[in-house]
Amino acid sequence: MDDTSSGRIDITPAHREVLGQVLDTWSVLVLEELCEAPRRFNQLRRLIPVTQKSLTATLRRLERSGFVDRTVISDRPVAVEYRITPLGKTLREPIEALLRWSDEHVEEIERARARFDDATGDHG
Amino acid sequence: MDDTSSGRIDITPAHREVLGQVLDTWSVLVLEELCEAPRRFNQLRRLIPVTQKSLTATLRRLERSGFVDRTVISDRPVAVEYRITPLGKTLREPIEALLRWSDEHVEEIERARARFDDATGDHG
DNA sequence: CCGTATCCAGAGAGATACTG
DNA sequence: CAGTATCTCTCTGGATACGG
Repeated sequence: MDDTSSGRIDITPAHREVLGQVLDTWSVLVLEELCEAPRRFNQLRRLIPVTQKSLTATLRRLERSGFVDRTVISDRPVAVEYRITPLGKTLREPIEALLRWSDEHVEEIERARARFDDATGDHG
Repeated sequence: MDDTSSGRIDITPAHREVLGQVLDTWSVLVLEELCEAPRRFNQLRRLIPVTQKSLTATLRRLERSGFVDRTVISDRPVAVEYRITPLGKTLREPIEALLRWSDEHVEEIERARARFDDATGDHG
Protein backbone atom coordinates (compact mmCIF):
# COMPACT_ATOMS: atom_id res chain seq x y z
CA MET A 1 0.00 0.00 0.00
CA ASP A 2 2.87 2.46 0.40
CA ASP A 3 5.41 3.90 -1.90
CA THR A 4 8.13 1.32 -1.38
CA SER A 5 5.62 -1.10 -2.86
CA SER A 6 6.12 -4.83 -2.85
CA GLY A 7 3.02 -5.49 -4.94
CA ARG A 8 4.46 -4.50 -8.30
CA ILE A 9 2.50 -5.89 -11.20
CA ASP A 10 4.26 -6.68 -14.44
CA ILE A 11 2.18 -5.34 -17.31
CA THR A 12 2.61 -7.61 -20.30
CA PRO A 13 1.34 -7.06 -23.84
CA ALA A 14 -1.28 -9.70 -23.04
CA HIS A 15 -2.62 -7.53 -20.22
CA ARG A 16 -2.71 -4.55 -22.50
CA GLU A 17 -4.47 -6.38 -25.29
CA VAL A 18 -7.11 -7.77 -22.95
CA LEU A 19 -7.70 -4.51 -21.16
CA GLY A 20 -7.61 -2.51 -24.35
CA GLN A 21 -10.55 -4.44 -25.71
CA VAL A 22 -12.61 -4.07 -22.64
CA LEU A 23 -11.93 -0.60 -21.31
CA ASP A 24 -13.16 1.41 -24.23
CA THR A 25 -16.28 3.49 -23.77
CA TRP A 26 -18.75 1.33 -25.65
CA SER A 27 -17.62 -1.95 -24.14
CA VAL A 28 -18.04 -0.64 -20.62
CA LEU A 29 -21.51 0.70 -21.36
CA VAL A 30 -22.61 -2.46 -23.15
CA LEU A 31 -21.34 -4.68 -20.37
CA GLU A 32 -23.15 -2.56 -17.80
CA GLU A 33 -26.39 -2.89 -19.74
CA LEU A 34 -26.05 -6.62 -20.19
CA CYS A 35 -25.30 -7.07 -16.50
CA GLU A 36 -28.75 -5.60 -15.94
CA ALA A 37 -30.55 -7.97 -18.27
CA PRO A 38 -30.28 -9.58 -21.69
CA ARG A 39 -30.83 -7.08 -24.46
CA ARG A 40 -31.63 -6.98 -28.15
CA PHE A 41 -29.48 -5.17 -30.69
CA ASN A 42 -31.68 -2.15 -31.25
CA GLN A 43 -32.57 -2.04 -27.60
CA LEU A 44 -28.89 -1.44 -26.87
CA ARG A 45 -28.83 1.25 -29.53
CA ARG A 46 -31.63 3.09 -27.80
CA LEU A 47 -29.90 2.80 -24.44
CA ILE A 48 -26.45 3.83 -25.62
CA PRO A 49 -25.48 6.67 -27.95
CA VAL A 50 -23.51 4.43 -30.28
CA THR A 51 -23.72 3.94 -34.01
CA GLN A 52 -24.73 0.63 -35.56
CA LYS A 53 -21.26 0.06 -36.85
CA SER A 54 -19.55 0.59 -33.52
CA LEU A 55 -22.13 -1.39 -31.62
CA THR A 56 -21.70 -4.31 -33.99
CA ALA A 57 -17.94 -4.16 -33.63
CA THR A 58 -18.15 -3.89 -29.86
CA LEU A 59 -20.52 -6.82 -29.54
CA ARG A 60 -18.35 -8.94 -31.84
CA ARG A 61 -15.27 -8.22 -29.78
CA LEU A 62 -17.04 -8.95 -26.53
CA GLU A 63 -18.50 -12.11 -27.99
CA ARG A 64 -15.14 -13.25 -29.32
CA SER A 65 -13.48 -12.86 -25.94
CA GLY A 66 -16.28 -14.75 -24.23
CA PHE A 67 -17.85 -11.87 -22.32
CA VAL A 68 -21.13 -11.93 -24.18
CA ASP A 69 -23.34 -14.62 -25.66
CA ARG A 70 -25.22 -14.03 -28.89
CA THR A 71 -28.39 -16.04 -29.42
CA VAL A 72 -30.86 -16.02 -32.27
CA ILE A 73 -34.20 -16.35 -30.53
CA SER A 74 -36.51 -16.03 -33.48
CA ASP A 75 -36.26 -16.20 -37.23
CA ARG A 76 -39.19 -14.40 -38.81
CA PRO A 77 -38.45 -11.58 -38.34
CA VAL A 78 -34.97 -12.26 -37.04
CA ALA A 79 -34.41 -11.50 -33.37
CA VAL A 80 -31.11 -11.71 -31.56
CA GLU A 81 -30.45 -11.57 -27.86
CA TYR A 82 -27.19 -10.62 -26.20
CA ARG A 83 -26.51 -11.94 -22.76
CA ILE A 84 -23.64 -11.52 -20.31
CA THR A 85 -21.59 -14.66 -19.61
CA PRO A 86 -20.13 -15.73 -16.24
CA LEU A 87 -16.75 -14.56 -17.53
CA GLY A 88 -18.28 -11.23 -18.46
CA LYS A 89 -19.70 -10.84 -15.00
CA THR A 90 -16.26 -11.17 -13.43
CA LEU A 91 -15.41 -7.86 -15.07
CA ARG A 92 -18.16 -6.02 -13.33
CA GLU A 93 -16.45 -5.77 -9.97
CA PRO A 94 -13.15 -4.24 -11.14
CA ILE A 95 -14.91 -1.94 -13.59
CA GLU A 96 -17.30 -0.68 -10.97
CA ALA A 97 -14.41 -0.15 -8.58
CA LEU A 98 -12.98 2.14 -11.21
CA LEU A 99 -16.29 3.92 -11.70
CA ARG A 100 -16.62 4.42 -7.97
CA TRP A 101 -13.11 5.80 -7.95
CA SER A 102 -14.02 8.32 -10.67
CA ASP A 103 -17.16 9.24 -8.74
CA GLU A 104 -15.13 9.93 -5.64
CA HIS A 105 -12.39 11.90 -7.31
CA VAL A 106 -13.94 13.65 -10.27
CA GLU A 107 -14.34 16.93 -8.42
CA GLU A 108 -10.78 16.96 -7.17
CA ILE A 109 -9.66 16.26 -10.71
CA GLU A 110 -11.76 19.10 -12.08
CA ARG A 111 -10.19 21.45 -9.55
CA ALA A 112 -6.70 20.28 -10.49
CA ARG A 113 -7.44 20.89 -14.15
CA ALA A 114 -8.83 24.33 -13.52
CA ARG A 115 -5.72 25.20 -11.53
CA PHE A 116 -3.46 23.84 -14.26
CA ASP A 117 -5.27 25.62 -17.08
CA ASP A 118 -5.28 28.82 -15.11
CA ALA A 119 -1.57 28.57 -14.43
CA THR A 120 -0.59 27.74 -17.99
CA GLY A 121 -3.16 29.73 -19.89
CA ASP A 122 -3.98 26.58 -21.83
CA HIS A 123 -7.46 25.38 -22.53
CA GLY A 124 -7.47 21.82 -23.72
CA MET B 1 -23.71 -7.94 -6.46
CA ASP B 2 -25.88 -10.29 -8.48
CA ASP B 3 -27.58 -9.98 -11.80
CA THR B 4 -30.72 -8.27 -10.58
CA SER B 5 -28.32 -5.57 -9.48
CA SER B 6 -29.19 -2.80 -7.13
CA GLY B 7 -25.74 -1.23 -7.48
CA ARG B 8 -26.22 0.23 -10.93
CA ILE B 9 -23.75 2.97 -11.68
CA ASP B 10 -24.73 5.81 -13.95
CA ILE B 11 -21.91 6.46 -16.36
CA THR B 12 -21.78 10.15 -17.17
CA PRO B 13 -19.63 11.90 -19.77
CA ALA B 14 -17.55 13.13 -16.83
CA HIS B 15 -16.77 9.55 -15.84
CA ARG B 16 -15.83 8.73 -19.39
CA GLU B 17 -13.62 11.75 -19.79
CA VAL B 18 -11.79 11.04 -16.54
CA LEU B 19 -11.36 7.35 -17.21
CA GLY B 20 -10.48 7.89 -20.84
CA GLN B 21 -7.50 9.98 -19.86
CA VAL B 22 -6.22 7.53 -17.34
CA LEU B 23 -6.85 4.11 -18.77
CA ASP B 24 -4.77 4.33 -21.88
CA THR B 25 -1.68 2.18 -22.13
CA TRP B 26 0.96 4.80 -21.45
CA SER B 27 -0.82 6.42 -18.54
CA VAL B 28 -1.13 3.12 -16.74
CA LEU B 29 2.51 2.27 -17.28
CA VAL B 30 3.71 5.72 -16.26
CA LEU B 31 1.59 5.70 -13.12
CA GLU B 32 2.91 2.28 -12.19
CA GLU B 33 6.47 3.50 -12.60
CA LEU B 34 5.90 6.64 -10.60
CA CYS B 35 4.24 4.67 -7.83
CA GLU B 36 7.57 2.89 -7.50
CA ALA B 37 9.65 6.03 -7.23
CA PRO B 38 10.08 9.50 -8.72
CA ARG B 39 11.54 9.36 -12.21
CA ARG B 40 13.23 11.58 -14.74
CA PHE B 41 11.92 12.06 -18.27
CA ASN B 42 14.48 9.95 -20.08
CA GLN B 43 14.45 7.43 -17.30
CA LEU B 44 10.78 6.81 -18.07
CA ARG B 45 11.63 6.52 -21.74
CA ARG B 46 14.12 3.76 -20.99
CA LEU B 47 11.59 1.94 -18.80
CA ILE B 48 8.63 2.23 -21.18
CA PRO B 49 8.55 1.67 -24.95
CA VAL B 50 6.95 5.04 -25.66
CA THR B 51 7.98 7.82 -28.00
CA GLN B 52 9.02 11.23 -26.72
CA LYS B 53 5.92 12.81 -28.10
CA SER B 54 3.52 10.38 -26.47
CA LEU B 55 5.38 10.44 -23.18
CA THR B 56 5.27 14.22 -23.12
CA ALA B 57 1.55 14.20 -23.88
CA THR B 58 0.88 11.53 -21.27
CA LEU B 59 2.82 13.35 -18.56
CA ARG B 60 1.08 16.63 -19.37
CA ARG B 61 -2.34 15.03 -19.11
CA LEU B 62 -1.47 13.32 -15.85
CA GLU B 63 0.00 16.52 -14.52
CA ARG B 64 -3.02 18.54 -15.56
CA SER B 65 -5.42 16.22 -13.79
CA GLY B 66 -3.31 16.27 -10.65
CA PHE B 67 -1.98 12.72 -10.74
CA VAL B 68 1.62 13.68 -11.26
CA ASP B 69 3.87 16.48 -10.05
CA ARG B 70 6.52 17.97 -12.29
CA THR B 71 9.52 19.55 -10.63
CA VAL B 72 12.60 21.15 -12.11
CA ILE B 73 15.40 19.98 -9.85
CA SER B 74 18.35 21.45 -11.67
CA ASP B 75 18.95 24.02 -14.37
CA ARG B 76 22.30 23.45 -16.04
CA PRO B 77 21.75 21.05 -17.65
CA VAL B 78 18.03 21.04 -17.07
CA ALA B 79 16.71 18.14 -15.01
CA VAL B 80 13.06 17.40 -14.31
CA GLU B 81 11.56 14.97 -11.88
CA TYR B 82 8.10 13.46 -12.07
CA ARG B 83 6.47 12.30 -8.90
CA ILE B 84 3.16 10.66 -8.10
CA THR B 85 0.68 12.74 -6.07
CA PRO B 86 -1.64 11.48 -3.32
CA LEU B 87 -4.50 11.73 -5.84
CA GLY B 88 -2.46 9.69 -8.29
CA LYS B 89 -1.92 7.03 -5.69
CA THR B 90 -5.64 6.55 -5.20
CA LEU B 91 -5.75 5.21 -8.75
CA ARG B 92 -3.35 2.43 -7.99
CA GLU B 93 -5.82 0.21 -6.18
CA PRO B 94 -8.56 0.12 -8.82
CA ILE B 95 -6.03 -0.18 -11.62
CA GLU B 96 -4.26 -3.07 -9.98
CA ALA B 97 -7.60 -4.73 -9.34
CA LEU B 98 -8.10 -4.63 -13.07
CA LEU B 99 -4.63 -5.97 -13.76
CA ARG B 100 -5.19 -8.80 -11.31
CA TRP B 101 -8.45 -9.51 -13.08
CA SER B 102 -6.67 -9.75 -16.43
CA ASP B 103 -4.04 -12.00 -14.86
CA GLU B 104 -6.70 -14.33 -13.57
CA HIS B 105 -8.77 -14.48 -16.74
CA VAL B 106 -6.38 -14.02 -19.64
CA GLU B 107 -6.16 -17.75 -20.33
CA GLU B 108 -9.88 -18.23 -20.33
CA ILE B 109 -10.15 -15.30 -22.71
CA GLU B 110 -7.53 -16.78 -25.00
CA ARG B 111 -9.46 -20.02 -25.10
CA ALA B 112 -12.70 -18.20 -25.88
CA ARG B 113 -11.01 -16.36 -28.73
CA ALA B 114 -9.53 -19.51 -30.16
CA ARG B 115 -12.95 -21.14 -30.06
CA PHE B 116 -14.57 -18.14 -31.70
CA ASP B 117 -11.97 -17.83 -34.43
CA ASP B 118 -12.15 -21.53 -35.07
CA ALA B 119 -15.92 -21.45 -35.34
CA THR B 120 -16.07 -18.41 -37.60
CA GLY B 121 -12.93 -18.90 -39.64
CA ASP B 122 -11.96 -15.35 -38.77
CA HIS B 123 -8.51 -14.32 -37.67
CA GLY B 124 -8.43 -10.87 -36.20
C1' DC C 1 18.80 16.69 -20.84
C1' DC C 2 14.04 17.91 -21.73
C1' DG C 3 11.30 18.83 -24.48
C1' DT C 4 8.54 21.22 -29.13
C1' DA C 5 7.35 21.18 -34.20
C1' DT C 6 6.20 18.83 -38.29
C1' DC C 7 4.81 15.30 -41.25
C1' DC C 8 2.54 11.15 -42.15
C1' DA C 9 0.10 6.59 -41.72
C1' DG C 10 -3.35 3.66 -39.65
C1' DA C 11 -7.33 2.87 -36.50
C1' DG C 12 -11.76 4.24 -35.00
C1' DA C 13 -16.12 6.48 -35.34
C1' DG C 14 -19.99 8.85 -37.71
C1' DA C 15 -23.21 9.16 -41.62
C1' DT C 16 -25.52 6.93 -45.08
C1' DA C 17 -27.32 3.40 -47.99
C1' DC C 18 -28.54 -1.21 -48.61
C1' DT C 19 -29.70 -6.55 -47.55
C1' DG C 20 -31.59 -11.24 -45.53
C1' DC D 1 -35.01 -6.43 -36.88
C1' DA D 2 -30.23 -7.06 -37.25
C1' DG D 3 -26.90 -6.36 -39.44
C1' DT D 4 -23.12 -5.31 -43.86
C1' DA D 5 -20.76 -2.05 -47.05
C1' DT D 6 -18.62 2.37 -48.08
C1' DC D 7 -16.84 6.74 -47.59
C1' DT D 8 -15.06 10.31 -44.96
C1' DC D 9 -12.97 12.48 -41.20
C1' DT D 10 -10.71 12.94 -37.05
C1' DC D 11 -7.66 11.53 -33.73
C1' DT D 12 -3.72 8.95 -32.11
C1' DG D 13 0.71 7.74 -32.39
C1' DG D 14 5.31 6.82 -34.66
C1' DA D 15 9.39 8.90 -36.94
C1' DT D 16 12.23 12.62 -37.42
C1' DA D 17 14.31 17.03 -36.87
C1' DC D 18 15.12 20.96 -34.28
C1' DG D 19 15.24 24.23 -29.91
C1' DG D 20 15.84 25.94 -24.79
